Amino acid sequence: MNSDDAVNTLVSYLERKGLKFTSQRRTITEAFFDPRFRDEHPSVEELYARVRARDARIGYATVYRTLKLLVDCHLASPRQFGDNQTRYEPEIPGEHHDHLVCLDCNSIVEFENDEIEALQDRVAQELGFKIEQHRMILYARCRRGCVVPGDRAPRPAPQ
Amino acid sequence: MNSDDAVNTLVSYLERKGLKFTSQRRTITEAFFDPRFRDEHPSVEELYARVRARDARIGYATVYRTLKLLVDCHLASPRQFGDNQTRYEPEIPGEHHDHLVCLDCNSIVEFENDEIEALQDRVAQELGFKIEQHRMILYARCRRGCVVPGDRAPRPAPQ
DNA sequence: CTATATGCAAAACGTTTGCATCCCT
DNA sequence: AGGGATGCAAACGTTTTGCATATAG
Repeated sequence: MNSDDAVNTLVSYLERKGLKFTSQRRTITEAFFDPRFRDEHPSVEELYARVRARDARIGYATVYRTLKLLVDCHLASPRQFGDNQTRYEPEIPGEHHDHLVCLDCNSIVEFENDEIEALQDRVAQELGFKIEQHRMILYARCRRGCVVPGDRAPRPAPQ
Repeated sequence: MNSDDAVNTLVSYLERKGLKFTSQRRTITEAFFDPRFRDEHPSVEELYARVRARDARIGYATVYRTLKLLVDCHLASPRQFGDNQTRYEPEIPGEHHDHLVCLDCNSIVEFENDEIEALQDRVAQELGFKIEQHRMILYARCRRGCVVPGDRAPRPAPQ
């Protein structure tokens, strides 16, 4: 999803709710969907740094408040990858994937597997439940060197 | 795992590390493995309440510090179920399971599924990784009434 | 115009830490 | 006796909130 589409989605959500579209909300949304950072899962701090590079007058609280709006209109999802930071994932409405976190370089690979999802449904059904959603994170190491060679530091074992 | 076994595990860990076994550490460990709360995943606050019922002189910080020891000797694991609270799970060394969280009554059902785990390994392998561990949480609702009828309140959608 | 949004600083929240004192070993 | 453990309160990092001001609709 590019940032124009994201801004449009936000605008129509705001209209529907009787809320206002401001330059700050535009800037923050564009920073969040910046193609230069595609496939990243920024923390609030990281996003704030991007935002400040575009407009240094925007406050931290506004980033928090706007991120909450983005979550409400399904443009963002909060994630806990076990490094004691809430990270936000840019969403493409209708798509779903899970995550593999490299314990060596901290990179995050997204994947999808229908067989696993079918089994999840079956397990839940056998327990008498119907799944609404799920979270699956695989913590792993790459076989030889990292697939996504990281400039990032290795991370402690999760949780 | 009963609380005596847990205390023994802690004692030998402490000896190995040259640390001391105290009445507080015993009390907290026994409260954590209290059979009356089997299958629960207490937050620090909830565990602290159990501890206070046994010995009102024990401080909050000691519960945190002891919980860290229990994690170090694999008697406890921190978990994030999406309700903005770190919860701790009593562990049986060598066992593994995943969790299903009921969105209606907030109860947590544990399950294990080897087929899913095999698929997880395969997915990771195809991406060039080798799994060290994983986390999977299913968020679901029971078909008709809750399997574990809860005295607990419903919870907001996770994350 | 009016309701909502902003920026700032203060408050809130869960967790950790410094320190004087206590107590296992 | 001495190093580790405790309880308290203060510090901490993250997130939320109150309020005066600014601004979209």
